[in-house]
Amino acid sequence: MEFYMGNKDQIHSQCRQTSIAINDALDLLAGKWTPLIIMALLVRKVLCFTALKTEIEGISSKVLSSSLKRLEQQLIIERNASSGQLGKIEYKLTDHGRNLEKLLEQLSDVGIAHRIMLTGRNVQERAIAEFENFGTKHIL
Amino acid sequence: MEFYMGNKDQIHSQCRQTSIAINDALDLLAGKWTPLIIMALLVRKVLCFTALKTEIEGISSKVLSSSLKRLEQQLIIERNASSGQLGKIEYKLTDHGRNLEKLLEQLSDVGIAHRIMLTGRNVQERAIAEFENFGTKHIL
DNA sequence: CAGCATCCATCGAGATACTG
DNA sequence: CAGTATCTCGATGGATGCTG
Repeated sequence: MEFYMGNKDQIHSQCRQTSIAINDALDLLAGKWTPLIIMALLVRKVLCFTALKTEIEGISSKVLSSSLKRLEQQLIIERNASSGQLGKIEYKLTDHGRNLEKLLEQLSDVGIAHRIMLTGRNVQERAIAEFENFGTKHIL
Repeated sequence: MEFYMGNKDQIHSQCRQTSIAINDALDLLAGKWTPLIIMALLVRKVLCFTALKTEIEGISSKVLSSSLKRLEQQLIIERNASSGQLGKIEYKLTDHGRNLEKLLEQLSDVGIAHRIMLTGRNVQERAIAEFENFGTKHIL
């Protein structure tokens, strides 16, 4: 990796661009429900507001609404009035948004590897235990 | 990708494990300064507290301290009393921590791609503009 | 040197209720 | 249906000062 660009300056000067880029990327996935929203749209392709809210159990209208607004600004999703019913808004990923799939995959891989390393247990049993817990850090 | 595991259930049931894993991974990088700390240790290999604080301009003792504690718990870094001076603590990445390099690279790639797409401008000039701005969302 | 203690400001998110 | 409006709460991070 070429984080390293010299020897005299501080890290955040050397790696300025890398650092900014990383924060940009993390920003795309910021928000507790964002990865799940993206995953939902990766799987279902097109969903409208209520459908999304139903898919993603636990999310509030407010949070869903603002998350979608955010993702739209970032050009990750598209918002379109349904050609069918009036007053229905359809959401789907843009091409750019679909590019996040690889990133989500790698994040998933890292997360799995990390959990195995930390616990020794495998993910399946651990995930379920976690799910029963709820309410701590890892809500989903 | 095999997010998809059926058709009847909600996304967060279907993708439960994936979703948890992604949140685990994002958790590793959580905290405003965490990626930078990891990058600093990727580049410098071994650093003690004050050296880190100097490298990462702007971070406070409190935040650095708690970030390091967190990373240590997650087995991303190791904390060792310096063999040289007394009272000096050395920090370095574990093997596991070093594995995050690939993830950081991909995040960086995604961030760069995203910024190019959003702005049309290239990252270099944009990064600098951002840096001069400060204080908004993308601090570094 | 390597932190910890305190206080404070901000912000994301949950709960609840309401609307064009 | 697709949101908006409030209010509250907890976690994060900044500022400052102190210590073994």
